[in-house]
This record gives sequence, C-alpha cells and structure tokens, in this order.
Amino acid sequence: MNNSARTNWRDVMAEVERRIYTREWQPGQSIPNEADLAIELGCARVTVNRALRTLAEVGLLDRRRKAGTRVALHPVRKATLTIPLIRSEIEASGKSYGYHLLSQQTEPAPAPVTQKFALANNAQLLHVVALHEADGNPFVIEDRWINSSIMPHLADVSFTELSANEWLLQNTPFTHGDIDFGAKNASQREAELLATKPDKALFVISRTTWDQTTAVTMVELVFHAGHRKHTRL
Amino acid sequence: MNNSARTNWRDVMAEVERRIYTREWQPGQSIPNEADLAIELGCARVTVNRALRTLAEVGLLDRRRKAGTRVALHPVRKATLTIPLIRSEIEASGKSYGYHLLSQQTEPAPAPVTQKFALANNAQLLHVVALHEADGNPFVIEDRWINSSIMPHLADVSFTELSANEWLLQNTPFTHGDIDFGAKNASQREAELLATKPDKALFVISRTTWDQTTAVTMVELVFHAGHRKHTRL
DNA sequence: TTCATTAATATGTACATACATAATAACCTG
DNA sequence: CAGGTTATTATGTATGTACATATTAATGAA
Repeated sequence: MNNSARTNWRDVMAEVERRIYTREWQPGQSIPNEADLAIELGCARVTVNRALRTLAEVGLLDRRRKAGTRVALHPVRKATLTIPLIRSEIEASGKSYGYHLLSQQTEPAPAPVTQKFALANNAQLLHVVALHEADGNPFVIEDRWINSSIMPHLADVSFTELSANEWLLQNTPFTHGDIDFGAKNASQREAELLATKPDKALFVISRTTWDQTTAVTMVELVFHAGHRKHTRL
Repeated sequence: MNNSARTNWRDVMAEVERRIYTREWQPGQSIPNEADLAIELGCARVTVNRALRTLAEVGLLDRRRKAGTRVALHPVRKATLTIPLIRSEIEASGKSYGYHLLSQQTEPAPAPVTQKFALANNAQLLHVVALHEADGNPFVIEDRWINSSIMPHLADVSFTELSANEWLLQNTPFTHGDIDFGAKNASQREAELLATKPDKALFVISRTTWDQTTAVTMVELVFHAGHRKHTRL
C-alpha cells in the first residue's frame, strides 16, 4: 500500500509557488524559515530545503544565510536553452538531415579569431565551412575555426561525411563554453547558401569552446531566414 | 577544528567531471552505480546522488532508474539565459538608464496577437510602445500588447514614468512564459528609433506570458544593432 | 514460443540528526 | 559612542536508514 499522500518536495514547491502566485507572499517579502514551513506543511526541513533551493535556482526566490528567504523582487527568471547537435535538432523536428562540406583548409585566421585563441596574428588554423539541411532546405551555415595546434590527430580527419560539429563533440573534451546570440545581415554568399536575399536579417549563434584557458574551437552558426530559438520559463 | 577535507557533493561532481573530461569515462559509457561510487569516494550515497543529479541536470550525464548512469552521448548542454528587467540589465552594465513612452492606447490588435490571446479578431487590447536607453543611446524598443480584459486596474495606469516591463512584473502573477529568440530587418521606424539604417539586422526577443491557459501579455523586444545576448555553459 | 507475471536492481526521495557557514544582532571594551 | 568581538540564527550540507519507483531481467503459464 503506497500513498504519494506524503508531502514531497514537489508538493512543497507547488505550494510555495501558489502562495507567490496568489500574492499571499508578495515580491520582496520574506517568507517563513525552513523549520517553520516544515512544521506547517508536515514534512522534514530537508524537504522544504530542496523545494526552496530549486525555486531559488529558477530565480523565483532569493535566499541568504541568516537573512532568510524572500520572494524575488525582480524575478530574474532563468530560461534554459538546450543546445543540441544540429543533426539532432533537425531530426527531432521530424525532418531529414542533410550535410554538405563547403570547404576545409588550413589558412591564416583573421584577427578576431587569433585574438580569442591567443595566437600570433595570421596564425595558420583549420577553417571548416559546412551547410546543414533540413528536408533538403538550407538550415544553418556552420563556419568554424579549430585550434589545430592542440588537436594532434586533426590533420587526418576529413569532414566530408561527418560534420565537425559532431566530430569535435565526440573527440574533444572541453571545460566550458561561451555562447552569444545575435543577428546579422546576410552576406552575398550566405544569402545564396541559405536561399534568401542579401541583407536579410539572420539569427546567429556564436560559440567558443574552451579547454581550461585555451580556446579549442570557435563556430558561427548562421541560421536560415526566419529561424527562431524557442524556450519556456 | 573544521576541515572541508570531508568529501562533499561538489568534490564528487568535480571528480566525475574530471573523469569524463580525461576520457576515463567515455561518451555513452555507463559509470559505476551510486553505492559503489560512494564507497570509492568515501561519502554517503546521497552525496553522490546530489552530484550526479546536478550533472544530469546540466546535460552531461544521462540517468535512468535501474539502467544506471552513463556519460551523455550527445551532450545536449543546457545554457541558462538570465532574463532580467531591462533597467537592471542596463544598470548592471554600469550605464545610466533612460525610458521614453512612445505610445499607449487601446486599439484593435492584429491577428497574430488576438490568436495567441484566444480573442475575437480585432479585439480591443492595450498597446504600449516604449524605448529604453543606455547612457542616452537607444537600447531596445519594447512593443507590447496587454490582455486588458483580465487586468482590472490597468486602465488607470500610465506608463509614462514606469515602464510596462516593470509594472507587469510587480503586479501580474504568471504561471509560465514562452520565449523566442530571433532576428528581423529594421523597419523604417525602428531604424529611426534605434539610430540605425532600415533593413539593418536586429536581434529580437519575443515573449508571451501566461496565466494558466490565458495569455497575459505579449512583448517584442527589438534591440539596437549589434546587441548580443551572452551566456556561458 | 509468446505473453504475462514476478523478482531484482539502480535511481529517487523522505526523514532525523548533526554540524558547517554566512550574515546579522547583541554585546562588550576602550 | 565607536569599533571590534561574540552570540545567534537561517540556510547549507553530510550521513544512515528506509522505502518508493521505474525498468530490466528472469520466470512461468498458456
């Protein structure tokens, strides 16, 4: 005989959310401490802790030791964007995935790139450009620079069949990454590749991947016209 | 005499991350179960649980009951975007905040808006347009529709001094929101307001805020040219 | 052999307890 | 009364234990 009648941390979370939602607890106002809430809601303090901690992670509560917990005054809500493999993203939407390598060569990198990689100007780096397609339509241009100096077996790899996107994910450990979301006007070439007009506004994601303090790879993803990235909060 | 020599969940997390990073545990490979790891690392199973759970939340591990825990094959990394108040965002960057109400009137809403609000076509809704400035420079245009039918004391409010952005946050409870990130070409008017040229690619965030199943407000934030939203993962 | 039932297993969570830690409030001491 | 010290307090976390739950593997009946 089970129950689920037992108050679990999700119940507590829901109840706290409800009180915030109904303005029983107003923005900026401090709420009862964990111990009291635990008694009131009939559960252990640890359970309340888990619930409040989770709500704080989402930005709905502000918590400070000794000072207590209060309803966030400016709900700096945190939206979680999932950054999947391009192929997974396309296949998840029920479309067929296509991939075309446009160029792969070692060449002197432009200043903004060498700067991020902390290399000498015009250092030779591997430059890979590819087009990903969804149901035969252009989906995104992947324009990537790879720090070949720290990737030994990179010279042998051809990205004709397998995208650099996937190869790097499988073969390159990384500690963290920087992501920028922005917009750019389509260049002549981008317009051709993405089947749109020059100057068309395109959604862009730029990502730099780091191994400790050295940049491993920089990629600019230029999406087809009209593409949006969606999330909930 | 304290220590912090005790293995805590962050230590466990770091150690697991290290093993993944060094490829000791490869992508797709399953790792020891919680109990074994606890013994090996010298801590309680619950502590290991907390560490692994956190790593799973970030997308680095896949966990399933009975099946066990494995290193994510396609690290669908999750980037957390913080969505602050516009004023907070500007002030946090050390710039002075400026606000100008451009228009505020009740008018028939266009189809895409009434659809989301589940109202009759051409329903009368409150439409607020405002410009937010950073150090005197245009920062973002806030173009907002508000479901006035469910907001009683809304008619009295003037958004001349206080932005709708802030008023709604303080006065409108909501259960969840939809956010879209995208790009658009500047219209004639947007170009003027944001001090750029027509057709310039602009970064756009569209957000719909819901109260249960009814939409409360829809807002389109059109940022100045070159603006990017940044995050780490 | 196939399908349904049951056992085994790893993760998920609840609790009582104990102590750590950060931040504030109260208390001195000069 | 200023400035530093100490006590207090709320959150943060570690542990052992117990049981829940999802999922797979083993089992047995048709």
